[in-house]
Amino acid sequence: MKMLDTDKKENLRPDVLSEHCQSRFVMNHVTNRWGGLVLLALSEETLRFSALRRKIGGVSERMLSQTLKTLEEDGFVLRKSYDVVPPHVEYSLTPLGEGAAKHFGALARWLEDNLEEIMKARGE
Amino acid sequence: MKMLDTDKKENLRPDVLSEHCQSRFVMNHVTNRWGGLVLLALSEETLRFSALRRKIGGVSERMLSQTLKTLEEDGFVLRKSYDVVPPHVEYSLTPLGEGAAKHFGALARWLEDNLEEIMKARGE
DNA sequence: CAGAATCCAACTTGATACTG
DNA sequence: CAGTATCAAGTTGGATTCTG
Repeated sequence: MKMLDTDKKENLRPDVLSEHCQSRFVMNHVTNRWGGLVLLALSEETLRFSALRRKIGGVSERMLSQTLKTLEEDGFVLRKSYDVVPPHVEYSLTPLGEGAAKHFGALARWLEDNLEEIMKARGE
Repeated sequence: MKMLDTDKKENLRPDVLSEHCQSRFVMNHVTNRWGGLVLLALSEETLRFSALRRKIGGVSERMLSQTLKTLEEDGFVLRKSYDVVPPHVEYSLTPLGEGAAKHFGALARWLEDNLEEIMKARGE
């Protein structure tokens, strides 16, 4: 007997199109307003909080802090705190984070490279 | 004289990390809650409104309609309406949309394939 | 069938001020 | 420096109803 794609059973294969699949939960962390940009900013470069904030145009302290916490929970970002005064905290990507950043980065570069055509399609 | 990346001049190269770059504007359409999922659902398949809605778990009529309109404006989605009763409308991807879908799809597949490791990192 | 319109609830985000 | 706390404001999302 063949399994159908329409079987509601989870655990066959994750699918972001399925409402309650955990992959969509994680996808939301990567594709929300700041998640992907943080991954992008940290790819190939370890940064401190304020440097990261400067690099990502428009992000507030609150949102950056919140986004970093989420990405750290997902295992994408590594937070390294040195116990000195004044505080010194470094953020970098884990191997998992590098993987996500690679794919998000590819999407970003494609958008950047095709922006002209897209804006033309928009009639602007 | 060399141009520096830090030059505030626009039009050198689009950069999603820049606050007012239009590439970020478009990026938001692709990475908002339903944008990418619509691109994914339409890749390799033309669908009618209700079929599309069934395929994307959890999306409301309102949000689907709104998302489709945005993606159509960006030139990613093609809307084809047949003037019959009852109405018949088909949605498909433009070549531009296929490009975006390809990259978003790669990210989605990577997430799905690495979900187990991610959830392990989350301690769940 | 494919939506548009309306109303309202929930969530997100930002500004500002403050702390160890 | 690296955040947190608080509150205000904006945005998104859903349920429902309606229509050509």
